[in-house]
This record gives sequence, C-alpha cells and structure tokens, in this order.
Amino acid sequence: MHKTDKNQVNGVRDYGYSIPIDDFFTCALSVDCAIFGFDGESLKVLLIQRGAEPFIGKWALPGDLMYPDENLDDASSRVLKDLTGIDNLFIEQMHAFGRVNRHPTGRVITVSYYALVKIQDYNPQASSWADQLEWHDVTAIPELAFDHKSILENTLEKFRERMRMRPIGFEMLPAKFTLNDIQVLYEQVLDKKFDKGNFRKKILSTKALIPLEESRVNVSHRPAKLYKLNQEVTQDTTFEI
Amino acid sequence: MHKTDKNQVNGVRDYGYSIPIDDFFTCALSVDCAIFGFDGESLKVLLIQRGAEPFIGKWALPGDLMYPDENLDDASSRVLKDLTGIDNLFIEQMHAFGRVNRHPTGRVITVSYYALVKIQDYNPQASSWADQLEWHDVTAIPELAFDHKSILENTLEKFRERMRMRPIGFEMLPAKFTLNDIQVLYEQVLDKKFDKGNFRKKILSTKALIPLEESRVNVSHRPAKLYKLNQEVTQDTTFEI
DNA sequence: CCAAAAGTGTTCATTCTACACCCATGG
DNA sequence: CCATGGGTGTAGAATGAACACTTTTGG
Repeated sequence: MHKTDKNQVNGVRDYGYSIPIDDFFTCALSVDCAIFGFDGESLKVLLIQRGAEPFIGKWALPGDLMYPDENLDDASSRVLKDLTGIDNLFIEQMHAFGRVNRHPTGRVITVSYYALVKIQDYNPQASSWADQLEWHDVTAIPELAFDHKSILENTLEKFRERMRMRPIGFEMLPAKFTLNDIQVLYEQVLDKKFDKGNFRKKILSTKALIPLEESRVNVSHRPAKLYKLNQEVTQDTTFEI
Repeated sequence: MHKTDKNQVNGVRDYGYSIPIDDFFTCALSVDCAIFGFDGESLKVLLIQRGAEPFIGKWALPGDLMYPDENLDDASSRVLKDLTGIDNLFIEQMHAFGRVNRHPTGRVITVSYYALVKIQDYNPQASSWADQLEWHDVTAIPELAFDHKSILENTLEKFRERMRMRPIGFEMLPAKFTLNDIQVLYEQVLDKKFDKGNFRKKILSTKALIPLEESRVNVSHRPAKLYKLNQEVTQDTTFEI
C-alpha cells in the first residue's frame, strides 16, 4: 500500500514517508457523547436532531468538531456544557472510530464519550434548541446519522460493564435516593432482576452509601429511608453488582 | 473561546463556525502500540529507540502516523505487522490522547493500542531494525519520548484489569503450557501470589483449558501436564481471577 | 532414598441465594 | 383493617482461603 522503510516508525518528519508529510495533517477530530440519564423508568440517552447537512433531520449523538487549539477532552466537556448547561459532569472516554469513509464530508475521526446526568436537575434547554433535543429510551433508538448507531451500541455495552464494576450509577440519581431507587436503576440498566434483600445487603456492604435521617414522604406505605453517596468512593473504587 | 451557536452541534459544514472549516482539517492521527510479552520471568514491553528527531535516541512506544486513506485500526495492525512480522496479533484499542501540545511538530492525536505476543514465536527483526528494538521489563521503563510514559502507564493499568476479567493471558504463552506457567504469568502481571491448589481449581473451573496427552519432558521432578487454550473461549467470555 | 515440583483433598469461613416474615404508612 | 411497598432474618448451597498431604520424576 505505502512504501515503508525503517525511518518510518513513529516519526513526524519531512522525509521518510512516500507521501508528503503535509498530507498527513488533513484530518479533523470530533467528539460524540452518549449522555445517559435515568427517569425512574428506564435508561435514556439524549439525542439531537440534526439541523444541517449531511443527514439533516436525522437523529444523532450530540458532538462537535474539536477546535485546532483545544484539548480533546476539553472538546467533550464543552459539548456537554453547551448542551446541558452543567459543568463537571461525570464523563469518560470510550473509543476512537476512524474508518476512512465514516464521514461523508472529509476525514473525520471521532472519539466517543459517555456522560451521566441527573435527569431531574437537567435543564432541557440551556440554549434555544429545545425542540432539537430528546431523551430516547435505549431500547428504542431510531435510525442515527453517520455511524452513530454502532458508536452508541459500543458505548452502551461498555457502560453496562462499567456499571457493574464501579460505583457510577449514582451519578444518574438525585442527591438523595432510596435503596429501591438504586435497585430499579440497576435492574433497568443491566436488564436483570435482583432479590430485594440480597441487593440491599450487597449495596450496603460496599460502604458506598451514607444513610440520612430523612425518609421519602407522602407515600401510602412505609416511607423509605433516604441515602446519599459517600463522597469518599470514587470511580476508581472497585465494586461489583 | 470560540463563538458558538445552535448550528454548531456536530456539523461539518462550510458555515456556522467562527473559523474556516478548513482549519479543522489540520490534524494528524497516529497509533502507538504497547506490545506485551512474557518470557517466563516477568512482563515485558517492546520499545523502539527513535532514529530521528524529535526525541532522537529516546525510547518510545512503536507507532506511526495513520495514512490518509487508511482505517485507524488498520494503521495499528500495520505497525504490528511491520514490527513483528506477525499478522492477526491479539490487539485492542485503549485510549485517545489529544492534548494540544503533546507533539512538538504539529497537532497529532494518538490512539493507543495494546497487543499480546508469544515472545518465543516472535522474530526479533522481521526487518532490519534489530538494534533499535528491545524488550523492557515493565517495572523498569526508561524515560520515553513524547507523552509515551503516561500512555504506557494508562495502558498497563487497563491491561491488568483486562487480564483479570478476560481469558487473554494465554495469548502470551506458547500454544502448549502447564498450569504453573499460567500461575507464574498471572502472579507476575498482577503482582500477587496465588495458592497453587486454589489457582488450579479456579483456572480449570473456567473450562478455558483443554488438557493434552502430553507432559513437559526432561525435568528432574514429576513432569507437568500440558494444556492448550479452548478455542471456544473468546475475549468476550467472562472470567475472573 | 532424596529433592523438587506436580497434583489432590479436606476443613473452616465467608458469601450467595431463595424465601419467609415483620413493619409503617395512607386510605 | 387492608393494601402496599419498606425492611430484616435465616437456612442451605456454593465458593473461597489455608494448608496438609500424596505422586512422579531425575539424580
């Protein structure tokens, strides 16, 4: 395909390649974010409807081109901030997608991220795009622009594994929540039923939660105790559900 | 920083950005590979010594620029093939690194991969770089070019977690190996001692291994039975050590 | 017979699973 | 008092950890 020689390895130089070095500096980078939230019913992902070509009118993952003077990770934070109005969301990089023809306009390599938001705190339009944004149930994703469908599937799969291994699910719950809230969240995300008693014991044994002196009110049954996340557990803490 | 408007989201268009669209298409992509092997003693990573500026003479992860007409994943396969002479190595993408000034020559975003090789089968110089290539103990990594030190640390950490969760360690062992070979491998990679009896029971209970009718010969003690990997277990099989 | 590593078994503790049962509240 | 979900306890099974013991080879 291309002539190679021993000078080629990991060099960015003005010689040693069979094509001019400038030809390498012709790519754009983009970030695409799978923003997950939980409304108490099912796992949702925030999609935008594209307002311009290509793929005008199609649903897509929110994303943007990385600016030439912008760090990659800052680009993803910027997209999230612009979209949700929230700084410092929980966010993790997932995967780089770089098929030659994945973007019709040019050579664009995209890096996917997933973010977790408290859907209740989220202000549906920090800007003026209200009608262009919508939460979609992850079990009913419409056709998506570009290769976003496979990006989302890839991200979702890895996110589920992450949920089982790290105490990150709480990022999608309000600051105060009941044990049942967590159980429903895990059951929905992992598509799996848990035994109430056993689930409680397990989640409490992790010391990830701190019980509050409050209970949920105005329910026609015994009120559930509220908990908050123990701030000492980080996303590096091991865990297992 | 940059002017933004509602047309900006995920569009690659000739309008809507505060800078010309062409300015976005000025990045290069590279791949960097952490190639791990196990020599029976300790986990090793293959490093190259750079033969050109920048960082001439410095050790670095093997890598190269992605060609304009090359898929990202193909670039990593190419680097590995050029370096080891082996096709179809076990390889997984890890992380994209895109700090603005990570590369002195221009805006180069690099995507890291790790690969696992059977160090015994590996031909030290499929090409003519013999003296430029060396296996380094992962506990004694020299100073590295670019941000390769942090890339390697990031990759190593994730690789170790991967080792515990998926049956991938075998990729670094010869086709036939003993249970003790595996135990030593795991002990070295994870820096942890295992009880012989318990380790055997666990590894055999996974059904990942098929016993052979052969034993290791010419040892001055009871010869160990040889096993091979059960080809039905893939890297998607769950596992846990 | 001895040394050395292969390979097996047993015991006790811990954790998991399934399931039954009691508790607090609103109506 | 009932319905409803919150919350706890327990027995038996399964798994894990520690450690002792037997086996097979070369010398």
